[in-house]
Amino acid sequence: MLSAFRKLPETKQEAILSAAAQVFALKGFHQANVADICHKAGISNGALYKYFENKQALFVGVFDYAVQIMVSELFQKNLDRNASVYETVRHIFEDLVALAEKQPELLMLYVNIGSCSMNNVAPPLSGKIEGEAKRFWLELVRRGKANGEINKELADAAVAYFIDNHVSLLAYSLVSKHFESRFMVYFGDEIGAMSAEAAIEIIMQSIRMMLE
Amino acid sequence: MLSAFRKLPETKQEAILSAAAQVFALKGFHQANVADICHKAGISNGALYKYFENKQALFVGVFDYAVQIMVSELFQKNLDRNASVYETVRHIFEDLVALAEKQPELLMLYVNIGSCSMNNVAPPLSGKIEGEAKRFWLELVRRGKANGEINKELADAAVAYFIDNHVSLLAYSLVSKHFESRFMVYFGDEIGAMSAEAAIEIIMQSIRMMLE
Amino acid sequence: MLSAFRKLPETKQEAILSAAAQVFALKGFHQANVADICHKAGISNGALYKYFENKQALFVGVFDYAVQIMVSELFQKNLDRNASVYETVRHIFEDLVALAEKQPELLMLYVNIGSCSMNNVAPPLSGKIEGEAKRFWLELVRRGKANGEINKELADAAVAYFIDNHVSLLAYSLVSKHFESRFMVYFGDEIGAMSAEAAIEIIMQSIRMMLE
Amino acid sequence: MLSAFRKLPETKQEAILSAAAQVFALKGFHQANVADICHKAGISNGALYKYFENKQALFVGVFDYAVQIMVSELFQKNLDRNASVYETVRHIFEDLVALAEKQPELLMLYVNIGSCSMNNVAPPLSGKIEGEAKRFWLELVRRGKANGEINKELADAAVAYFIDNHVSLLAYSLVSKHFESRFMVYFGDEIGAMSAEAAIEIIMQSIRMMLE
DNA sequence: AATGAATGAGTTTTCATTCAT
DNA sequence: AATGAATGAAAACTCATTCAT
Repeated sequence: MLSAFRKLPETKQEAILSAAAQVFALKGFHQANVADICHKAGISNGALYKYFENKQALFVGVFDYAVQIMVSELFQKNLDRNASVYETVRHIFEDLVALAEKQPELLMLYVNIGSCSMNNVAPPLSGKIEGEAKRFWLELVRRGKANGEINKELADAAVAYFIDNHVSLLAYSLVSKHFESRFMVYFGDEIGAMSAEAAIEIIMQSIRMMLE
Repeated sequence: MLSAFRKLPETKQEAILSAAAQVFALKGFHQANVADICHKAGISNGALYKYFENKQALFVGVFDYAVQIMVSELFQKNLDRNASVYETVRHIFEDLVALAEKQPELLMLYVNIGSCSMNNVAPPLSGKIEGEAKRFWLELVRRGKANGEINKELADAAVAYFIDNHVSLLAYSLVSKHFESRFMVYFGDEIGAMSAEAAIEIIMQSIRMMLE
Repeated sequence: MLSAFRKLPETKQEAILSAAAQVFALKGFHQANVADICHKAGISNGALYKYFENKQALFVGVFDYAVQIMVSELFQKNLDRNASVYETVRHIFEDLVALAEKQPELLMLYVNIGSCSMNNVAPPLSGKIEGEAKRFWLELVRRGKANGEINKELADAAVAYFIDNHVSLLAYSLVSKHFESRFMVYFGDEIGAMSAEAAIEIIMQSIRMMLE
Repeated sequence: MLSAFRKLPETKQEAILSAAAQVFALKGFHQANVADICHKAGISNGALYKYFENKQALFVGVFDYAVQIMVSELFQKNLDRNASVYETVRHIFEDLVALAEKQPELLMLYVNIGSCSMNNVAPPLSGKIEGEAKRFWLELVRRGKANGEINKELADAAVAYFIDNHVSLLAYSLVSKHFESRFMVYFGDEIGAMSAEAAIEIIMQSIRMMLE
């Protein structure tokens, strides 16, 4: 079943996953329309069902695709840098902003699984990305403690979780209207419209305070 | 239209809103079944459409109801206390946990509007609760600065936003499986299952560090 | 579910069951089109699913309806007659022919469950009608033995089964083209077209020979 | 078109016809899945349509194949025997039982065309096998009358039809669940489960009574 | 000759909403 | 005011058949 999909030319795989990601991101799983996705992807309805058993399997495939890109664009890209913890985190924030501009649908998929209406499907999906994130943060925390950037008395997992929370928060802020309008409630007076740079600055401040 | 609803006996209004809250919370807006809600509420399908113009209007009504209870149970209840900032925040956390046990559907509704699939309806709903929250936190921050509990150099809005983030985070952790499983990725080894107390402790720690 | 159906005015129940019987009879279960049935019955697609859980449940309902009419038109109608066995059987044959003219779809439904493609649903359906038939035939056989019409050495069940076979055979001959053309292979030369009367005569002969 | 099929190696022809016979028998014409058949036969979907114009043509081909085997295994095999009518019939019954064990799908195909949902395709198919059967029975009846085994006053065609009915009945009983459960309604008390031997005995009895 | 990926019309089933009673 | 039966459009999924390779 999935093997049929893997045999397709990369560009077609891309087209399908990207189309599906956009529709799922925008409409959510249930409201997403399979025919819509097929049309956007330029394939027939029947073809899709040769590649994925059903809508749910397609969703899982799309989520895997999103996770893979997110991990690559956020973590792997920032893995080897000899940068300080703050610099690394800031780079990731910047990459996140770039990703939110280029492929917001990927972040939206991630945000959507936080909804309680996804409670029955979320856990395995969550695991896929959070496992990768944790590994990255823990390594960074170790480096930060070695550098003296991070207070050695703080528990590693707690710091990793704390950073992850802030990255998540930024991701949510970048693509969820609820988070955007929540941000504006607090900073709308000072800042005309929510800018990613402003959000980053505010979140970086939180982190700096916490870790020193 | 809505006036017809307001004329109903309070218990019936309650029954309808509570039934709808549960179904919307569990299934999400699109997957929620109107007939299901009516059945749970003990009214006829037709009756519902005398009280609310359509499913969407019902959802808004239900969200208002949820906001009202959340504001009352979390903020108004903790308004007059002469307690310290930390104590107040902790009390709110405890009340949040209690609410998550008694009426998890209310928090779930709140969590669900964070999803990007709700982007087109979220902003007015977000405003309703976040406005109340902001007012409360700003007052608390002023008190904290007066007390010397909060560093006076920090911007009020930033601190308020920071606290609100953590309260939201706890709310998400309590009802969203994604957040629960994310929490477990980080603390699953130390803590057998996610306990509200553990979550509170970890979050309180973040706040204390930040504010001093 | 079914109670909703039973609450309908009799004429509407009739319209639905009759429409469904015709379509199922003509096309078979799988090829029968639910929308077709609804259209023929003068109801909406949605309505049907208020009365029957799904296509299969509708089929069972229709089969029950067919059995009820068949039992009533063939057996109950010929129950009290003080007639001889032969006369009774002949009457049943004649009623069968009349039924095949008025509502051939009922006999067709019965014939269709004999197909191996119905093997997984047939047994419970078979039981419904064959149980009634057996009871009737056994009573008739007892009467026949008392009358001296039936050889007392023959086993009751065997005779009942034998008669039932011939009634079934006539039913099949009246509505199945395979059975009709099979009949014509044997008697096409003598008889221009298959006539019910001719079929009855030939089958009656078999029975008479057997029983004496 | 069909010539392409005939040019295939015998084993491949066999594989295709046998696979198709099994699927058509089990599922019925409409529910049978062409891709399934191809897979079972070890050929590609496209290949099938080189050999047969469409599903219907394949079905006809398969039915011919089934008829050919049935005629050979039941009639030709019992043609030259110098046996009595009863013995011949009994042998045919036994061969039928053997066939039902080795290739039940062939009998099932035969049984399935009795269904009214096959009314539009049945007649030409019926003719193919019933013509052969008639010829065989008429010859047997002539022999039986010459032997004195069969009452000379009985019409040849009627006797032939009568015997054919019973052979059909046995075939139906062996592969159709409806007929099996119908048999059990009558004899379930005496006989634990339906055995082919018991069925033969009961049917033979009918025939003997009839013909003497 | 053979493949098997692709098509797209067709099917069952659901459900927000209406309206006669 | 309240009911709940009825609607019918929409949506996921299937499959016989075709055709480029």
